[in-house]
Amino acid sequence: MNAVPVIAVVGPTASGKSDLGVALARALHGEVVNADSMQLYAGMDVGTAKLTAAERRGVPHHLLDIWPVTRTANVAEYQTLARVEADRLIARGKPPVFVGGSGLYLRGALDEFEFPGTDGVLRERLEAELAVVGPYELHQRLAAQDPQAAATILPSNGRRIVRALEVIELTGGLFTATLPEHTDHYPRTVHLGLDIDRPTLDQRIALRVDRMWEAGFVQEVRDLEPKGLRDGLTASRALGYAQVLRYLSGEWTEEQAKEETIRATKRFARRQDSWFRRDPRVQWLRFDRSDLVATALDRIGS
RNA sequence: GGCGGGUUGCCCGAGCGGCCAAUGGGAGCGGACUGUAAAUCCGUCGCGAAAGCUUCGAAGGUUCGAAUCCUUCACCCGCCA
Repeated sequence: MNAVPVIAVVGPTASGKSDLGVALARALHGEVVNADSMQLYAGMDVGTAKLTAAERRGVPHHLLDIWPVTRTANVAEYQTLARVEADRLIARGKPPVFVGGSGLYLRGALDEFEFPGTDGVLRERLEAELAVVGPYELHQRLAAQDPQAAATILPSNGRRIVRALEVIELTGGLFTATLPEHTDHYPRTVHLGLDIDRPTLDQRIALRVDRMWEAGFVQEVRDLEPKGLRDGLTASRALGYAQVLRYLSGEWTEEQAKEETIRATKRFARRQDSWFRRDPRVQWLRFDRSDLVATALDRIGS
């Protein structure tokens, strides 16, 4: 008896992950599990290119709209939730199809990956300190407490320095500043990556952002404002949302917001690329091949 | 027609006699990444492996030395006709 496979559909934004995910889930009688950190937020639909009910074609989607925009995202919690969903699906014999471009979230769910704890108060204190003394001074402190971590984390990267100090203070141990090996948590995991050349991707991104605007993206952001979007540490910085918020507050013109969104999205795609490319497990498939679904199914095997 | 302002590397934009292959930003290219990750941060970015070579609208000139000063030409902009 073969184990139920777990599928991950990865790749940069706008490469067609969502559609492939649905197609695979249908073919395998599986269900989709979201692995996009921003689609976790309720109400962030247009700007995150969340699939509509119709586009989901009857395939159940999990871990969408589970957080209010005011909530700060949290990988560790996502990891727990994702594993629960996956385990549940596997128990029912349904292949979980993870779809999303949030690299760290994917690894949290599908890899042997343990996140050290966190402490809100401590974090806040360190962040306040960062704001006044700057990253370099904190980096020196880190160097004194954990030379290894300090050597890996650049002195200019305040965010990572804060987290390292937090972990050290909290656990009394050291901070692992490098990513672990790629090790599957589920034995039969198939990683599929959508391969797309940059010029084409850039075009698709521009087109997608245009469509978002046509689909009422600005209004969506307006509607989220009273729900606290501006106060959401994570959500307020989401691609597009951050830019539209600047337009709404009069800092930018609408055109500027749109242009910046396109630019930032392209930059993001680049980062996604460098994240997924280094994962040797990923089997890359040309996004536009006519037999994409069949080939993907072939790679998954039976 | 007259007077004034401008022309800088893919784009925007500093520089205004030597320390300038030329600050900065954007784009591009590459990278890091363990609880905000659509975040945060780094490198590279005229050609060349290097010695060195070719650049700052064009052509001349001044100077030991020019993107920077002078002359002419071309184009753009503003004001006066």
